Amino acid sequence: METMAKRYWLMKSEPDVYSIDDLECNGSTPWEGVRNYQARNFMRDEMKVGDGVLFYHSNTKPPGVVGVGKVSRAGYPDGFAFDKKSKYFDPKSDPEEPRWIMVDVAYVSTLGRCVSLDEMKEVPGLSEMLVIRKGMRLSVQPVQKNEFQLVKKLGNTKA
DNA sequence: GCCAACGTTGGC
DNA sequence: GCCAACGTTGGC
Repeated sequence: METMAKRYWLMKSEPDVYSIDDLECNGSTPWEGVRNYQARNFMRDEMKVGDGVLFYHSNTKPPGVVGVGKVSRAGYPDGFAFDKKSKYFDPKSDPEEPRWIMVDVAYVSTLGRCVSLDEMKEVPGLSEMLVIRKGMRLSVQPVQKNEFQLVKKLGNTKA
């Protein structure tokens, strides 16, 4: 059986809601609450166990990549969509045919420093990254292997 | 806290 | 199937 090449992703989280420190503390977490179809499709169809994840803090100063994770469980139904008490409850998601999907993400490392959005915009090797595009608000997005490695390297090198 | 850029919803 | 209204995201 042919093994699928490892892929790389960037996943956004508001640190007030769930930070890289929370992930370190928990070891891994279900990535619940994604309610965007494009992001859902990535989690459902393309993310595999072992894929690399850039953990991005949004809605903070400065926004940027702060750590590394990996996919520890491939797509499965987001049960929070069925929980009336959850903020992620979606009455339109039928348990027989779940509308929303999540993956589990495990902690790998915290970068020595935040690689900010501003910095990513300036580094030539990262000019194709989706996250730096104006108006891009997808919370789960693919990144290239070289981008993943470069961000990681920058985050562990002095500014 | 503002608001531009998006995505979704629902009336028609 | 159009599109106005509405809700959300997320940088600033």
